[in-house]
Amino acid sequence: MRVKDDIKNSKIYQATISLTSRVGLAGLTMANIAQAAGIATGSVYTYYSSKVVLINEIYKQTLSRYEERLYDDIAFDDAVDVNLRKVFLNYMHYLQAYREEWIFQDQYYFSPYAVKNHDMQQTTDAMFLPLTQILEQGQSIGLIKPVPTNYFIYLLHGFGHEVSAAVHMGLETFDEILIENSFSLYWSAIKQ
Amino acid sequence: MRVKDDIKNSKIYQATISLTSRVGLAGLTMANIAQAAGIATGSVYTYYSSKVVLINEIYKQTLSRYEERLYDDIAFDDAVDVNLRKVFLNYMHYLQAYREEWIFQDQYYFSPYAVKNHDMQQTTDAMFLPLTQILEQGQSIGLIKPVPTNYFIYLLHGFGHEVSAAVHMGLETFDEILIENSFSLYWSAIKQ
Amino acid sequence: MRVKDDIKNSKIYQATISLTSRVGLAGLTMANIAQAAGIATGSVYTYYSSKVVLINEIYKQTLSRYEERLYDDIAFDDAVDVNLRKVFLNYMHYLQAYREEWIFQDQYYFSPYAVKNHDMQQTTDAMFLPLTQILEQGQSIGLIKPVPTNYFIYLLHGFGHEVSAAVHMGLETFDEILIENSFSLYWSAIKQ
Amino acid sequence: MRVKDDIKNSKIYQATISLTSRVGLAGLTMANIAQAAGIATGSVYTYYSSKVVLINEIYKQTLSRYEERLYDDIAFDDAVDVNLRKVFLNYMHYLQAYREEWIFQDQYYFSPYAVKNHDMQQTTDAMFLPLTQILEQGQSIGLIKPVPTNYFIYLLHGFGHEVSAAVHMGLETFDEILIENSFSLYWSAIKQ
DNA sequence: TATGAATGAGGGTTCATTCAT
DNA sequence: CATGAATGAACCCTCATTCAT
Repeated sequence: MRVKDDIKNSKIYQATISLTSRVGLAGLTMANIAQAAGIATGSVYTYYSSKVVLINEIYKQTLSRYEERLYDDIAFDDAVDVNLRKVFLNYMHYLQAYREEWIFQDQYYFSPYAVKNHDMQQTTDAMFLPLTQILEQGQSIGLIKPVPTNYFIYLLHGFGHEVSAAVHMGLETFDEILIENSFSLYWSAIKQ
Repeated sequence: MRVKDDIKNSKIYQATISLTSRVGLAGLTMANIAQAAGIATGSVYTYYSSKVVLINEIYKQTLSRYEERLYDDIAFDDAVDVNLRKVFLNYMHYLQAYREEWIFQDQYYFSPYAVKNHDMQQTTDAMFLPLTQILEQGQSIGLIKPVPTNYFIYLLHGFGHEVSAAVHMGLETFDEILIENSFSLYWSAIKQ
Repeated sequence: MRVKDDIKNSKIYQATISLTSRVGLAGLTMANIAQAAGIATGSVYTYYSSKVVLINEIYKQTLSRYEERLYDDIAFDDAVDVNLRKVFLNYMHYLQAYREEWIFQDQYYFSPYAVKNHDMQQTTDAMFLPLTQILEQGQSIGLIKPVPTNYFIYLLHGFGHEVSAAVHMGLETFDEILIENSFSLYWSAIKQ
Repeated sequence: MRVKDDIKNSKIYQATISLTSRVGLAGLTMANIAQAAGIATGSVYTYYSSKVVLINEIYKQTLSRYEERLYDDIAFDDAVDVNLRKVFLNYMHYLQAYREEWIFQDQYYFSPYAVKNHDMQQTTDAMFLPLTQILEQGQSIGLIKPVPTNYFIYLLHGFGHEVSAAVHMGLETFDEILIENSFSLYWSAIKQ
């Protein structure tokens, strides 16, 4: 039973994320989700007790996947520039592969479903702690500009999203060159 | 006879933008809008024939205000670095003052209301043409890196949004220092 | 002022009748009526205090016109068969010229606006009294079948409506032949 | 799972017909229908996707029942006068038993819901084809007047409705005598 | 008096949720 | 446990009526 359940749960997740990326939370209905997941409307309630719960659970799941990806293959005793490049690449790849997740998060953030509590903020902070540590390490050896590390995170985030959006709008092609050009600009911005 | 009222129209605009920034398009109802605008539900239909029309009209209005602001006080025969700084500052100020507009646009983009046609893309392209020209001018005099100007626009956009978001989350204070630090990083990224 | 008022009143009457014949009472709105009458919505209320009053007033007006027409040019001391033919012709011409009135009456009768009181029934009875007298006169001289005169009225009514409807549907042409054929059948039915 | 219910469908049909006969299409609401059918408002939409669809579907259903009844128990190789009497009786009984259906049809015809297309006309034509054939057969053997058969149909229709209306208004009693008197007049009209 | 914008109750419809099968 | 019909609150929208101009 467990395996079967997990498969359905996963289908609901995918259906929700995918639908939201196409029609926003404003166009999301339980019937839609069920249909896209290939199950009956009522069955969704076996997995999530309500729409609010469903959306919040799925939001949390997206956060988990996010963190997992961001620090993939990072060895914290590697050189700062190596790690930064890796995090940047990880982020770009995450945005490319999980764009729907990002759209979902974005839609969620300003929706009536969002639980605007401190937990969430703390989760986000925690998520960027490793990156902050890498950046501070870079500052301590004079490799990176001595401005608050937050700026570098804003830059990473914002730039990444925009490039990713451009790719998904068909304005750019997601390839080696794109990533190298992007990282090159990023590095120009933060390096001492 | 009572005359159709620009003030009421403006209140509907404000109410829509403001509500969307708080509860997203998913939480937006005609009754909400009317109440926030201080008029009767039915009166909204004197100004906009349906919810779809209302949302699309208001979306267009936000685009107009956006463009207007972006090139405020720009003299195109000024020096490239002067103009770039001005555009950057304009953008930061726009995001600060019109954050709700930006949230509305963001919510709109992935909603069932979005008209995904070429007109919209063309409008956006046209909006960035002046900035592109400034950047190309900078490249022609060897002041700016010879990479496609799109990258610089992604950087401006993304960075701006993230900094602005941080301000509105209370993580940063919107002041001279913030803007100078931000522009400084931006300039490091794009300058030759 | 009186003349002007009467003109507007008449326009409201025509608009109401005409609209009802096209879209039924279910499709009738005060705004429609006003527009078709070439006046402002609010102005209708100068002449009729509410929609219910308007519809009932206009219903009564249709009844008056009806009676007026039915006995047009009848001399009650003429021969029975002459008078019957005249009433028949009058009725056919009334239905032809005032078909919209008839549709209005028909729609009214089963609508929530209908005042189902005895007054109406009495009015209708009174309307047919002269015809009944003609028919009874015919029976007394052995010209007409000795069945209750009601039957002859049902026959006149029903047949007339159907022929008229056929004309308006384009199935028949309203001319001498049609009327003669029709009356001929009617006369076959009632004559001794 | 609960299964779509023919009984509920039938209740919706009855509720719609019955309500329309009392308050017209102008007084018909989906909430009314649901209440009269003993189900929830939303449930009506499980069976009919909109009010327009509901009204049109039910209109078609009334036509089917109509035809079915009109030729009940007719053997087309019986004598013309026998068949004519039967059709007449069938029609009178139909009008008596299904008066609400007739009112519904009447209200429908001039409503904004009516689909005024050729299909409808063709359906009606087809419905009267058998009767026309009986009448023509009667003409060919010199039993019936050589006037276009349409007239006899107008007469049947119109007379029937008026007599039926009189019954329902309490002016006549629906019994053997009424029917015999009526048919007798009808036969006088059409016989050679 | 004439106008048509303003009002808000009420209608058509959707959809989260429940529940019989 | 899965299904999808049933429910009814809440949505979008209409329209009779009012009222400022």
